[in-house]
Amino acid sequence: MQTALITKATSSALPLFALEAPQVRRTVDAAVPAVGSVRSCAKDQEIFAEGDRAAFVYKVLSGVVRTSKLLSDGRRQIDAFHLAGDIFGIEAGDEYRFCAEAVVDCVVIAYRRNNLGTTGNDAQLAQELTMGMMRSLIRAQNHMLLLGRKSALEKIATFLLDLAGRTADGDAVDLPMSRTDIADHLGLTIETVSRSFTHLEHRTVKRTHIRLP
Amino acid sequence: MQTALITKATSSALPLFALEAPQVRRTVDAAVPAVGSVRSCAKDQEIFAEGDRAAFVYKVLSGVVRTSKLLSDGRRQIDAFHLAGDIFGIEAGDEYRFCAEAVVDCVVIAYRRNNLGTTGNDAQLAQELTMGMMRSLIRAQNHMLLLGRKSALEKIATFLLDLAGRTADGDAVDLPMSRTDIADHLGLTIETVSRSFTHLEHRTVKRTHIRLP
DNA sequence: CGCTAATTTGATCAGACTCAAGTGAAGTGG
DNA sequence: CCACTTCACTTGAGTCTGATCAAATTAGCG
Repeated sequence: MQTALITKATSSALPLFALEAPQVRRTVDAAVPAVGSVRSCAKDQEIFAEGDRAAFVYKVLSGVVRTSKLLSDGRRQIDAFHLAGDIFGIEAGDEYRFCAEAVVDCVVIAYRRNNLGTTGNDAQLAQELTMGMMRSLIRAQNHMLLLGRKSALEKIATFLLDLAGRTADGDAVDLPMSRTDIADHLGLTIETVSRSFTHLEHRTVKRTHIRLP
Repeated sequence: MQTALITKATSSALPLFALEAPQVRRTVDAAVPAVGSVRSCAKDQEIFAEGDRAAFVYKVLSGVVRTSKLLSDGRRQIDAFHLAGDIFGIEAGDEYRFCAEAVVDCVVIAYRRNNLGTTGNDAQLAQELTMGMMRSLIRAQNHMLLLGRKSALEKIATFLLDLAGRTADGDAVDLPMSRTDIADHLGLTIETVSRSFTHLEHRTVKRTHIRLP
């Protein structure tokens, strides 16, 4: 597993959602909610597939999960990596529009979609769901800017910074996912990802800032 | 204003959101809600800027609105075009992370963010907000696949099909936005957009299907 | 230790970008 | 009503970033 040394420039603390919402992050908090069922997944195991009946919403307890879409000819776009505390699998329809797989061994908690929002008790969970959705949206929107308008080097740099901001691991970020995963997340090829990394190592990043708007 | 002839292959009816939600689309329905204030915008007029205090959430009544992000060096990414019925300006924090401008003369309705969700009355609006957020998310996720993994031609084709699906105008889609806007939405340059259009006219589309997964 | 898979590195290619010029439509003003 | 400007778009030529193809290196793993 590779680690990249960079100094975190942007720590984007997530703002509160308009409609109230107390917020707990990174700390997968104490009381594991009632309705959820915990599930362990081996590395590369599929959690759900595109088109599956969307019966559950998931939260990552530990590990990393990727959600991705496929084009019929095999091209893949990983829309996000989900770390501990992140929610994924939120759907409007009754099918998942994504496939979800474990990037590394991980533990997730599955919430049945039926008893959400209504059951008073887990109004908090519904709340959390809305928050999760909002976060996903913000992520996606920033990612569109990256995909549409940034160079390979900028993509890699942004990716590293973002990851650094999400995992508070001192000043070393480790990359649990493969080059292929990174490539498919950033809209590049593995070769370009690899070259960008070496390029960054050599030049730009000599324990330097990577300034990004 | 140019119009492109294509046959709609995919009409993606939007599915219901998990937590109930009655759904009205395209018909900006009868009773214009109480709390909102209607506002007219001339073509290219700014509705709000990136960084502005996010006091309102908007719904398009007529016309088209674009929301975009800028990189410090001027590169722009238009994250979405919003048509009649669409909601935009939903924020978690207290600032807009986008700039919103009128693509053509349009009329929008602004809802003050304070009195949302709480006031019982507009619980329906809060509902609609969640729906709007979900739709934006779905859009964004599909758009990431486009930006990250599709060729110029595929991007244009997908864009046309999507627009065709959203505006039920027979089999002719018109493009109210400039080439620059389209380019900045699809992660291309205006020249490539232009070339792709002529390319499509000549070849692929002879009142044909554009098949896309 | 030998095998396989992942990553890096190299060489070439191509799709999209850049720069530049040409076309056309919409106004403007004489 | 017609020159003249302007602005959006199209088209062309050359360049460059990132993709593709291929080989070498490294890392895991039984």
